[in-house]
Amino acid sequence: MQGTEYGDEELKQTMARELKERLLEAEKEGRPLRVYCGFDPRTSDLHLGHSVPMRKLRQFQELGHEVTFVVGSFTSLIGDPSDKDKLRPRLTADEVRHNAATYAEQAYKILDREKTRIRFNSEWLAGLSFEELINLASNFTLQQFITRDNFRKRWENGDPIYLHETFYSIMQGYDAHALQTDVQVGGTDQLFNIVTAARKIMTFLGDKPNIAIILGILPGTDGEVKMSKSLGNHIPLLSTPEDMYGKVMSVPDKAMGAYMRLVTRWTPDRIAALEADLRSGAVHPRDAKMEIAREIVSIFHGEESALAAEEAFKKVFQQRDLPDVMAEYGLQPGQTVLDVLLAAGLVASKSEGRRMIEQKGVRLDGTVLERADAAFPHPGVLQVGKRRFVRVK
RNA sequence: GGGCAGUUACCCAAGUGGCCAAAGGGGACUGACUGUAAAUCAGUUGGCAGACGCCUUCGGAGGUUCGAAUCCUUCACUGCCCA
Repeated sequence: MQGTEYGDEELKQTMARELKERLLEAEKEGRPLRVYCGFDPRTSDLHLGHSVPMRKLRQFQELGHEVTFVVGSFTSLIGDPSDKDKLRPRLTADEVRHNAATYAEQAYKILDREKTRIRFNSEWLAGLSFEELINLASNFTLQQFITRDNFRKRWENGDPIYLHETFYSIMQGYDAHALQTDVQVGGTDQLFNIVTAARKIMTFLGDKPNIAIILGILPGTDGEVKMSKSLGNHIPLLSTPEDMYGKVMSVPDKAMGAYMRLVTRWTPDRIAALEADLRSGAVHPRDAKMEIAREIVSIFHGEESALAAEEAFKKVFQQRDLPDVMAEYGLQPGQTVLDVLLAAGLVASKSEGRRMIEQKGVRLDGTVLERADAAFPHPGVLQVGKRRFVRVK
């Protein structure tokens, strides 16, 4: 149960015990466990944070269990309020379809394509009647929702909490019933949805409640808060190897533990050993992080690409050399430095370009350019800041 | 349905007629230092010109005024209290 995080020892014990019982039971019945995790198709590109529950699903697959990847096509009409202190914008059906389409392909970077069932929760949620909803809803009190941290904060801040946001938990609980699952995987932000809502609804509907596997939340590249695209601290699964490697390296040291436990394929023993070496000083934190970065890139792009990305990283950032590949721009006659910066897309506006030049952030072949209005000196590698490069020809 | 308060830049938030492109904080970006880390320090953070200046922006629309984020009308949305 590496990477699990219940925030409550008793709950953890209960879940571990139930899981054991369920395993024995399933074995007796000669069937694998039915395991599922729901994903919100809010965005079309998944990031490392999404990979955490997928990794757990993959482990179940490898142990021979049956894994269902649920696309929250219906739930995303609401948007899960769990990790949010604000109302989420509702998606249109078209957006959901489009996002879901690209979703599965990315998921297969982790999951075993042959062994994964994909389901859309609109299959069973769209047909629920108002009467059924009333029955389900009667299992919950308003207080249970309001005392949840995310709702409580909004309540205290005087921010709006919409009625339909409370449906989310109920809908997710119904997913578990519809799929007759044994195990549900999710992050700590899903604690209420899984442990309270889903189990309650399953019990109410006469099922044996599913077991919650609650995983830690992966912090973003800032090392502080949950990885999310909207916060801009995410590492997309579709990043290039170089980009992914660099982004992992930019994660603060204090988050290394979380990355090792939640993203890598490493065993607990291996992680413990590396952490011990870090503590004793036998391994430099940078080298440890490079190992993590290489491992993570390997998962998504393979060993070879990961090694290449590492070489590129060393070259550009440790030796302050230039990357091998960069965008190109064809110099036009009569262009000033500023013109080229803008036309090559290195800056968003002329004002920004001037600012960059004033701040000595613009270099041509390593020489700082001081004059925005001067004619562009000569073809070469134009650099803005540390990581924006264009080869001007 | 009634009363009151509110809606400001990426986010939070100050500003109640000119000195407001709009304080402060966060974030982001640049530079120094580094391990492209963190922390720290210095700076930048609407656009066009870059010297003066001009233009767009303070929920939407309209109005008062030489002049509006600030006053008035109206519409939309939110919170609180009452029903």
